[in-house]
Amino acid sequence: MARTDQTQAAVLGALSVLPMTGYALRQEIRDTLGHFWSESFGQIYPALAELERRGLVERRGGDRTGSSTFAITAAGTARLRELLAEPAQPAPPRNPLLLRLFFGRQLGPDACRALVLDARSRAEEQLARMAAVRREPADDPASTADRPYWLLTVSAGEHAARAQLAWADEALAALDELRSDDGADRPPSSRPTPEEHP
Amino acid sequence: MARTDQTQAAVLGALSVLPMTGYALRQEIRDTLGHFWSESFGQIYPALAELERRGLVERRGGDRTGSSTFAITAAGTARLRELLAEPAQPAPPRNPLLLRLFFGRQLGPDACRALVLDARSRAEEQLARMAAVRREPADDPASTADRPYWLLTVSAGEHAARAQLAWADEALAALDELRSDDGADRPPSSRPTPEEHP
DNA sequence: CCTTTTGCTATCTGGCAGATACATCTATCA
DNA sequence: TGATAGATGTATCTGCCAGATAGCAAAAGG
Repeated sequence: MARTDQTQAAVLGALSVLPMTGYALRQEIRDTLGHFWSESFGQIYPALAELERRGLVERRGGDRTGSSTFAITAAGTARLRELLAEPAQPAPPRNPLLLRLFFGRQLGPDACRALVLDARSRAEEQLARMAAVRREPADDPASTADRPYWLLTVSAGEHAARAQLAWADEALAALDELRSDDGADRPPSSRPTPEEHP
Repeated sequence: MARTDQTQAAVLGALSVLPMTGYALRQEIRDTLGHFWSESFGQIYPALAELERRGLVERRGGDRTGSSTFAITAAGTARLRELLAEPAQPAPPRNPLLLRLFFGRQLGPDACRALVLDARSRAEEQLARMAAVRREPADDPASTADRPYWLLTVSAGEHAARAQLAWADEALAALDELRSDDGADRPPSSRPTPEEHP
Protein backbone atom coordinates (compact mmCIF):
# COMPACT_ATOMS: atom_id res chain seq x y z
CA MET A 1 0.00 0.00 0.00
CA ALA A 2 2.61 2.47 -1.12
CA ARG A 3 0.56 5.48 -0.12
CA THR A 4 -2.12 4.39 -2.58
CA ASP A 5 -5.32 2.41 -2.15
CA GLN A 6 -5.46 3.60 1.42
CA THR A 7 -9.08 4.56 0.92
CA GLN A 8 -9.93 1.11 -0.39
CA ALA A 9 -8.43 -0.50 2.71
CA ALA A 10 -10.42 1.74 5.03
CA VAL A 11 -13.65 1.19 3.10
CA LEU A 12 -13.20 -2.57 2.93
CA GLY A 13 -12.31 -2.61 6.61
CA ALA A 14 -15.41 -0.71 7.62
CA LEU A 15 -17.59 -2.95 5.45
CA SER A 16 -15.95 -6.01 7.02
CA VAL A 17 -17.62 -5.02 10.27
CA LEU A 18 -21.05 -4.24 8.82
CA PRO A 19 -22.69 -3.60 5.38
CA MET A 20 -23.43 0.08 4.90
CA THR A 21 -24.40 2.80 2.47
CA GLY A 22 -21.76 5.23 1.28
CA TYR A 23 -23.17 7.90 3.52
CA ALA A 24 -23.15 5.66 6.61
CA LEU A 25 -19.62 4.68 5.70
CA ARG A 26 -18.52 8.24 5.97
CA GLN A 27 -20.34 8.69 9.31
CA GLU A 28 -18.88 5.49 10.69
CA ILE A 29 -15.35 6.37 9.62
CA ARG A 30 -15.69 9.82 11.11
CA ASP A 31 -17.11 8.60 14.41
CA THR A 32 -15.17 5.41 14.98
CA LEU A 33 -11.88 5.89 13.16
CA GLY A 34 -11.99 9.63 13.60
CA HIS A 35 -9.01 10.00 15.88
CA PHE A 36 -6.61 8.41 13.41
CA TRP A 37 -8.34 8.31 10.03
CA SER A 38 -10.57 10.36 7.76
CA GLU A 39 -12.24 9.95 4.40
CA SER A 40 -14.20 12.37 2.25
CA PHE A 41 -17.11 11.68 -0.04
CA GLY A 42 -14.92 12.58 -2.96
CA GLN A 43 -12.90 9.48 -2.11
CA ILE A 44 -15.57 7.09 -0.84
CA TYR A 45 -17.91 7.05 -3.84
CA PRO A 46 -15.26 6.47 -6.51
CA ALA A 47 -13.69 3.84 -4.24
CA LEU A 48 -17.03 2.02 -3.86
CA ALA A 49 -17.60 2.10 -7.63
CA GLU A 50 -14.13 0.71 -8.28
CA LEU A 51 -14.52 -1.97 -5.61
CA GLU A 52 -17.86 -3.01 -7.09
CA ARG A 53 -16.33 -3.17 -10.55
CA ARG A 54 -13.69 -5.54 -9.24
CA GLY A 55 -16.18 -7.70 -7.38
CA LEU A 56 -14.77 -6.93 -3.94
CA VAL A 57 -17.99 -5.31 -2.81
CA GLU A 58 -21.62 -6.04 -3.61
CA ARG A 59 -24.40 -3.51 -4.07
CA ARG A 60 -27.67 -4.44 -2.33
CA GLY A 61 -30.90 -2.47 -2.69
CA GLY A 62 -31.79 -0.20 -5.58
CA ASP A 63 -28.92 0.44 -7.95
CA ARG A 64 -30.62 3.58 -9.18
CA THR A 65 -30.66 6.74 -7.11
CA GLY A 66 -31.54 6.30 -3.48
CA SER A 67 -30.07 4.24 -0.72
CA SER A 68 -28.06 1.25 -1.82
CA THR A 69 -26.16 -0.76 0.73
CA PHE A 70 -22.72 -2.20 0.07
CA ALA A 71 -21.48 -5.47 1.52
CA ILE A 72 -18.01 -6.95 1.35
CA THR A 73 -17.58 -10.17 -0.66
CA ALA A 74 -15.26 -13.10 0.04
CA ALA A 75 -12.83 -11.73 -2.54
CA GLY A 76 -13.09 -8.38 -0.78
CA THR A 77 -12.13 -9.89 2.55
CA ALA A 78 -9.11 -11.51 0.94
CA ARG A 79 -8.14 -8.21 -0.68
CA LEU A 80 -8.51 -6.45 2.69
CA ARG A 81 -6.05 -8.86 4.30
CA GLU A 82 -3.66 -8.27 1.42
CA LEU A 83 -3.86 -4.51 1.81
CA LEU A 84 -3.46 -4.60 5.58
CA ALA A 85 -0.44 -6.86 5.28
CA GLU A 86 1.48 -4.32 3.21
CA PRO A 87 3.99 -2.24 5.19
CA ALA A 88 2.59 0.83 6.94
CA GLN A 89 4.29 3.76 5.22
CA PRO A 90 4.17 6.79 7.50
CA ALA A 91 2.89 9.84 5.65
CA PRO A 92 5.27 12.80 5.27
CA PRO A 93 4.76 14.99 8.35
CA ARG A 94 3.00 18.33 8.05
CA ASN A 95 2.34 20.00 11.39
CA PRO A 96 1.11 23.59 10.94
CA LEU A 97 1.40 24.35 14.65
CA LEU A 98 5.08 23.44 14.82
CA LEU A 99 5.74 25.33 11.59
CA ARG A 100 4.40 28.47 13.25
CA LEU A 101 6.36 27.93 16.43
CA PHE A 102 9.56 27.25 14.52
CA PHE A 103 9.32 30.69 12.96
CA GLY A 104 7.79 31.97 16.18
CA ARG A 105 10.18 34.91 16.44
CA GLN A 106 8.20 36.48 13.58
CA LEU A 107 5.04 36.22 15.67
CA GLY A 108 6.29 36.99 19.14
CA PRO A 109 5.79 35.03 22.38
CA ASP A 110 2.20 36.11 22.98
CA ALA A 111 0.83 34.85 19.67
CA CYS A 112 2.77 31.63 20.18
CA ARG A 113 1.23 31.21 23.61
CA ALA A 114 -2.23 31.46 22.07
CA LEU A 115 -1.34 28.80 19.50
CA VAL A 116 -0.07 26.42 22.18
CA LEU A 117 -3.09 27.01 24.39
CA ASP A 118 -5.34 26.16 21.46
CA ALA A 119 -3.46 22.93 20.82
CA ARG A 120 -3.63 22.14 24.53
CA SER A 121 -7.39 22.39 24.63
CA ARG A 122 -7.68 20.23 21.53
CA ALA A 123 -5.59 17.58 23.28
CA GLU A 124 -7.87 17.74 26.31
CA GLU A 125 -10.91 17.23 24.09
CA GLN A 126 -9.30 14.23 22.49
CA LEU A 127 -8.51 12.74 25.89
CA ALA A 128 -12.15 13.17 26.89
CA ARG A 129 -13.31 11.51 23.65
CA MET A 130 -11.01 8.56 24.27
CA ALA A 131 -12.36 8.19 27.80
CA ALA A 132 -15.89 8.18 26.41
CA VAL A 133 -15.00 5.42 23.94
CA ARG A 134 -13.55 3.34 26.76
CA ARG A 135 -16.76 3.68 28.74
CA GLU A 136 -18.86 2.36 25.83
CA PRO A 137 -19.96 -1.18 26.72
CA ALA A 138 -19.05 -4.05 24.35
CA ASP A 139 -22.72 -4.92 23.94
CA ASP A 140 -22.50 -6.10 20.35
CA PRO A 141 -21.23 -9.70 20.54
CA ALA A 142 -19.90 -9.49 16.96
CA SER A 143 -17.55 -6.70 18.00
CA THR A 144 -16.11 -8.34 21.12
CA ALA A 145 -13.46 -10.10 19.06
CA ASP A 146 -12.43 -6.78 17.48
CA ARG A 147 -12.50 -4.82 20.73
CA PRO A 148 -8.98 -5.60 21.99
CA TYR A 149 -7.59 -4.29 18.70
CA TRP A 150 -9.77 -1.17 18.86
CA LEU A 151 -8.49 -0.49 22.34
CA LEU A 152 -4.94 -0.44 20.99
CA THR A 153 -5.85 2.55 18.84
CA VAL A 154 -7.65 4.21 21.74
CA SER A 155 -4.57 3.78 23.88
CA ALA A 156 -2.44 5.32 21.13
CA GLY A 157 -4.74 8.33 21.08
CA GLU A 158 -4.50 8.68 24.84
CA HIS A 159 -0.72 8.49 24.93
CA ALA A 160 -0.47 11.04 22.13
CA ALA A 161 -2.92 13.41 23.82
CA ARG A 162 -1.20 13.19 27.20
CA ALA A 163 2.16 13.83 25.56
CA GLN A 164 0.67 16.87 23.82
CA LEU A 165 -0.61 18.17 27.16
CA ALA A 166 2.75 17.72 28.88
CA TRP A 167 4.56 19.38 25.99
CA ALA A 168 2.12 22.28 25.93
CA ASP A 169 2.68 23.06 29.60
CA GLU A 170 6.42 22.93 29.12
CA ALA A 171 6.16 25.17 26.05
CA LEU A 172 3.97 27.69 27.86
CA ALA A 173 6.55 27.98 30.63
CA ALA A 174 9.33 28.48 28.09
CA LEU A 175 7.32 31.15 26.25
CA ASP A 176 6.67 32.99 29.52
CA GLU A 177 10.40 32.98 30.06
CA LEU A 178 10.92 34.49 26.60
CA ARG A 179 8.29 37.11 27.22
CA SER A 180 9.87 38.32 30.44
CA ASP A 181 13.29 38.39 28.78
CA ASP A 182 11.86 40.62 26.09
CA GLY A 183 10.14 42.75 28.69
CA ALA A 184 13.52 43.75 30.09
CA ASP A 185 14.49 45.22 26.72
CA ARG A 186 11.39 46.97 25.46
CA PRO A 187 7.75 47.67 26.34
CA PRO A 188 5.77 44.39 26.38
CA SER A 189 3.14 45.60 23.92
CA SER A 190 5.57 46.07 21.02
CA ARG A 191 6.04 43.12 18.72
CA PRO A 192 9.66 42.11 18.19
CA THR A 193 10.81 42.99 14.65
CA PRO A 194 13.88 40.96 13.74
CA GLU A 195 16.44 42.45 11.39
CA GLU A 196 16.39 41.73 7.66
CA HIS A 197 19.31 40.57 5.54
CA PRO A 198 18.69 42.14 2.14
CA MET B 1 -3.97 29.61 5.78
CA ALA B 2 -6.97 27.41 5.25
CA ARG B 3 -4.92 24.40 4.25
CA THR B 4 -3.57 26.40 1.32
CA ASP B 5 -0.40 28.38 0.85
CA GLN B 6 1.26 26.14 3.41
CA THR B 7 4.18 25.66 1.07
CA GLN B 8 4.59 29.40 0.63
CA ALA B 9 4.76 29.89 4.39
CA ALA B 10 7.42 27.22 4.77
CA VAL B 11 9.46 28.58 1.86
CA LEU B 12 9.24 32.17 3.06
CA GLY B 13 10.10 31.06 6.57
CA ALA B 14 13.20 29.20 5.45
CA LEU B 15 14.30 32.15 3.31
CA SER B 16 13.76 34.48 6.30
CA VAL B 17 16.64 32.69 7.99
CA LEU B 18 18.99 32.65 4.99
CA PRO B 19 18.82 33.23 1.21
CA MET B 20 19.05 29.94 -0.68
CA THR B 21 18.62 28.15 -3.99
CA GLY B 22 15.59 25.94 -4.54
CA TYR B 23 17.73 22.88 -4.10
CA ALA B 24 19.22 24.06 -0.82
CA LEU B 25 15.71 24.98 0.31
CA ARG B 26 14.63 21.41 -0.07
CA GLN B 27 17.72 20.15 1.80
CA GLU B 28 17.24 22.63 4.60
CA ILE B 29 13.57 21.84 5.00
CA ARG B 30 14.32 18.14 5.05
CA ASP B 31 17.16 18.42 7.57
CA THR B 32 15.90 21.15 9.88
CA LEU B 33 12.12 20.96 9.68
CA GLY B 34 12.18 17.25 8.87
CA HIS B 35 10.53 15.99 12.03
CA PHE B 36 7.38 18.05 11.51
CA TRP B 37 7.40 19.30 7.91
CA SER B 38 8.22 18.21 4.38
CA GLU B 39 8.22 19.75 0.94
CA SER B 40 8.86 18.25 -2.48
CA PHE B 41 10.49 19.85 -5.51
CA GLY B 42 7.16 19.66 -7.27
CA GLN B 43 5.94 22.20 -4.72
CA ILE B 44 9.02 24.30 -4.12
CA TYR B 45 9.75 25.45 -7.66
CA PRO B 46 6.23 26.55 -8.54
CA ALA B 47 6.02 28.25 -5.14
CA LEU B 48 9.27 30.15 -5.77
CA ALA B 49 8.06 31.25 -9.21
CA GLU B 50 4.77 32.47 -7.78
CA LEU B 51 6.50 34.25 -4.90
CA GLU B 52 8.88 35.95 -7.34
CA ARG B 53 5.96 37.01 -9.52
CA ARG B 54 4.35 38.64 -6.50
CA GLY B 55 7.56 40.36 -5.42
CA LEU B 56 7.79 38.51 -2.12
CA VAL B 57 11.07 36.90 -3.11
CA GLU B 58 13.99 38.11 -5.19
CA ARG B 59 16.12 36.09 -7.59
CA ARG B 60 19.84 36.72 -7.29
CA GLY B 61 22.49 35.24 -9.61
CA GLY B 62 21.90 33.97 -13.16
CA ASP B 63 18.22 33.82 -14.05
CA ARG B 64 19.01 31.33 -16.82
CA THR B 65 19.81 27.72 -16.05
CA GLY B 66 22.27 27.18 -13.23
CA SER B 67 22.29 28.26 -9.64
CA SER B 68 20.08 31.19 -8.79
CA THR B 69 19.66 32.19 -5.17
CA PHE B 70 16.41 33.47 -3.75
CA ALA B 71 16.16 36.05 -0.98
CA ILE B 72 13.09 37.22 0.89
CA THR B 73 12.00 40.84 0.37
CA ALA B 74 10.45 43.22 2.89
CA ALA B 75 7.03 42.48 1.40
CA GLY B 76 7.85 38.80 1.74
CA THR B 77 8.60 39.17 5.43
CA ALA B 78 5.29 40.95 5.93
CA ARG B 79 3.49 38.21 4.02
CA LEU B 80 5.22 35.56 6.14
CA ARG B 81 3.93 37.17 9.33
CA GLU B 82 0.45 37.27 7.81
CA LEU B 83 0.55 33.60 6.90
CA LEU B 84 1.91 32.53 10.27
CA ALA B 85 -0.75 34.53 12.09
CA GLU B 86 -3.57 32.57 10.44
CA PRO B 87 -5.04 29.81 12.62
CA ALA B 88 -3.21 26.49 12.54
CA GLN B 89 -5.70 24.10 10.98
CA PRO B 90 -4.76 20.55 11.94
CA ALA B 91 -4.66 18.30 8.88
CA PRO B 92 -7.16 15.43 8.76
CA PRO B 93 -5.49 12.47 10.46
CA ARG B 94 -4.31 9.50 8.43
CA ASN B 95 -2.35 6.96 10.44
CA PRO B 96 -1.74 3.77 8.43
CA LEU B 97 -0.36 1.92 11.45
CA LEU B 98 -3.50 2.46 13.54
CA LEU B 99 -5.70 1.59 10.56
CA ARG B 100 -4.00 -1.81 10.40
CA LEU B 101 -4.26 -2.36 14.14
CA PHE B 102 -7.92 -1.37 14.20
CA PHE B 103 -8.68 -4.17 11.74
CA GLY B 104 -5.96 -6.25 13.36
CA ARG B 105 -8.18 -9.30 13.78
CA GLN B 106 -7.86 -9.78 10.01
CA LEU B 107 -4.08 -9.94 10.41
CA GLY B 108 -3.63 -11.83 13.65
CA PRO B 109 -1.59 -10.88 16.73
CA ASP B 110 1.80 -11.83 15.28
CA ALA B 111 1.59 -9.55 12.25
CA CYS B 112 0.35 -6.76 14.53
CA ARG B 113 3.31 -7.29 16.84
CA ALA B 114 5.65 -6.81 13.90
CA LEU B 115 3.91 -3.58 12.95
CA VAL B 116 4.18 -2.21 16.49
CA LEU B 117 7.83 -3.21 16.79
CA ASP B 118 8.56 -1.37 13.58
CA ALA B 119 6.85 1.77 14.85
CA ARG B 120 8.73 1.44 18.12
CA SER B 121 12.11 1.43 16.43
CA ARG B 122 11.13 4.44 14.34
CA ALA B 123 10.27 6.29 17.54
CA GLU B 124 13.65 5.40 19.00
CA GLU B 125 15.37 6.76 15.91
CA GLN B 126 13.44 9.99 16.19
CA LEU B 127 14.39 10.33 19.85
CA ALA B 128 18.04 9.92 18.90
CA ARG B 129 17.71 12.53 16.14
CA MET B 130 16.17 14.99 18.59
CA ALA B 131 19.00 14.38 21.06
CA ALA B 132 21.51 15.07 18.29
CA VAL B 133 19.81 18.36 17.44
CA ARG B 134 19.96 19.40 21.10
CA ARG B 135 23.68 18.72 21.19
CA GLU B 136 24.31 21.00 18.18
CA PRO B 137 25.91 24.21 19.49
CA ALA B 138 24.25 27.55 18.77
CA ASP B 139 27.41 28.80 17.04
CA ASP B 140 25.63 30.99 14.50
CA PRO B 141 24.86 34.26 16.30
CA ALA B 142 22.05 35.02 13.82
CA SER B 143 20.22 31.88 14.94
CA THR B 144 20.49 32.39 18.71
CA ALA B 145 17.32 34.50 18.72
CA ASP B 146 15.45 31.74 16.87
CA ARG B 147 16.85 28.92 18.95
CA PRO B 148 14.35 29.00 21.86
CA TYR B 149 11.53 28.63 19.32
CA TRP B 150 13.31 25.81 17.54
CA LEU B 151 13.72 24.00 20.84
CA LEU B 152 9.95 24.08 21.29
CA THR B 153 9.57 21.95 18.18
CA VAL B 154 12.37 19.63 19.30
CA SER B 155 10.63 19.18 22.62
CA ALA B 156 7.39 18.37 20.82
CA GLY B 157 9.19 15.68 18.83
CA GLU B 158 10.67 14.22 22.00
CA HIS B 159 7.36 14.08 23.84
CA ALA B 160 5.68 12.47 20.85
CA ALA B 161 8.46 9.90 20.44
CA ARG B 162 8.48 8.98 24.12
CA ALA B 163 4.70 8.61 24.07
CA GLN B 164 4.99 6.35 21.05
CA LEU B 165 7.55 4.19 22.88
CA ALA B 166 5.39 3.87 25.98
CA TRP B 167 2.35 3.02 23.88
CA ALA B 168 4.27 0.45 21.85
CA ASP B 169 5.38 -1.43 24.96
CA GLU B 170 1.84 -1.43 26.30
CA ALA B 171 0.50 -2.62 22.93
CA LEU B 172 3.07 -5.40 22.70
CA ALA B 173 2.02 -6.70 26.09
CA ALA B 174 -1.64 -6.61 25.08
CA LEU B 175 -0.90 -8.45 21.84
CA ASP B 176 1.02 -11.14 23.73
CA GLU B 177 -2.04 -11.57 25.89
CA LEU B 178 -4.19 -12.00 22.78
CA ARG B 179 -1.78 -14.50 21.32
CA SER B 180 -1.86 -16.75 24.37
CA ASP B 181 -5.65 -16.54 24.49
CA ASP B 182 -5.77 -17.71 20.88
CA GLY B 183 -3.30 -20.46 21.60
CA ALA B 184 -5.82 -22.07 23.93
CA ASP B 185 -8.34 -22.37 21.11
CA ARG B 186 -6.34 -23.39 18.08
CA PRO B 187 -2.80 -24.10 16.87
CA PRO B 188 -0.72 -20.89 16.96
CA SER B 189 0.35 -21.14 13.30
CA SER B 190 -3.21 -20.87 11.92
CA ARG B 191 -4.43 -17.40 11.11
CA PRO B 192 -7.77 -16.47 12.66
CA THR B 193 -10.50 -16.33 10.01
CA PRO B 194 -13.45 -14.28 11.24
CA GLU B 195 -16.91 -15.12 9.97
CA GLU B 196 -18.45 -13.31 7.00
CA HIS B 197 -21.88 -11.78 6.83
CA PRO B 198 -23.01 -12.24 3.23
C1' DC C 1 -49.82 21.78 -0.08
C1' DC C 2 -45.62 23.99 0.47
C1' DT C 3 -41.11 24.55 2.66
C1' DT C 4 -37.30 23.09 5.30
C1' DT C 5 -34.38 19.71 6.82
C1' DT C 6 -31.86 15.74 6.57
C1' DG C 7 -30.13 11.67 4.21
C1' DC C 8 -27.64 10.50 0.25
C1' DT C 9 -25.02 10.55 -4.22
C1' DA C 10 -21.93 12.68 -7.07
C1' DT C 11 -18.50 16.00 -9.42
C1' DC C 12 -14.81 19.57 -9.74
C1' DT C 13 -10.89 22.28 -8.25
C1' DG C 14 -6.66 22.62 -6.61
C1' DG C 15 -2.94 21.25 -3.03
C1' DC C 16 0.41 18.06 -2.79
C1' DA C 17 3.94 13.77 -2.96
C1' DG C 18 6.74 11.09 -5.64
C1' DA C 19 8.71 9.75 -9.81
C1' DT C 20 11.14 11.16 -13.52
C1' DA C 21 14.07 13.64 -16.66
C1' DC C 22 17.77 16.37 -17.71
C1' DA C 23 21.49 19.75 -17.38
C1' DT C 24 25.65 21.48 -14.86
C1' DC C 25 29.46 21.24 -12.01
C1' DT C 26 32.90 19.09 -9.46
C1' DA C 27 36.16 15.19 -8.31
C1' DT C 28 38.63 11.28 -8.84
C1' DC C 29 40.89 7.97 -11.39
C1' DA C 30 42.68 6.29 -15.87
C1' DT D 1 43.96 14.94 -21.07
C1' DG D 2 39.78 12.41 -20.87
C1' DA D 3 36.19 9.64 -18.77
C1' DT D 4 33.14 8.30 -15.48
C1' DA D 5 30.60 9.11 -11.45
C1' DG D 6 28.42 11.65 -8.13
C1' DA D 7 26.53 15.76 -6.28
C1' DT D 8 24.04 19.99 -7.49
C1' DG D 9 20.23 22.25 -9.52
C1' DT D 10 15.80 23.00 -12.31
C1' DA D 11 11.62 21.44 -13.94
C1' DT D 12 7.37 18.56 -15.29
C1' DC D 13 3.80 14.92 -14.95
C1' DT D 14 0.79 11.58 -12.75
C1' DG D 15 -2.35 10.51 -9.56
C1' DC D 16 -4.02 10.64 -4.53
C1' DC D 17 -6.71 13.25 -1.86
C1' DA D 18 -9.59 17.10 0.90
C1' DG D 19 -13.02 20.32 0.64
C1' DA D 20 -16.45 22.81 -1.70
C1' DT D 21 -20.37 22.49 -4.22
C1' DA D 22 -24.57 20.86 -6.10
C1' DG D 23 -28.35 17.96 -7.11
C1' DC D 24 -31.91 14.89 -5.50
C1' DA D 25 -35.26 12.21 -2.61
C1' DA D 26 -37.82 11.39 1.52
C1' DA D 27 -39.46 13.00 5.83
C1' DA D 28 -41.01 16.51 8.86
C1' DG D 29 -43.59 20.21 9.95
C1' DG D 30 -46.43 24.00 9.29
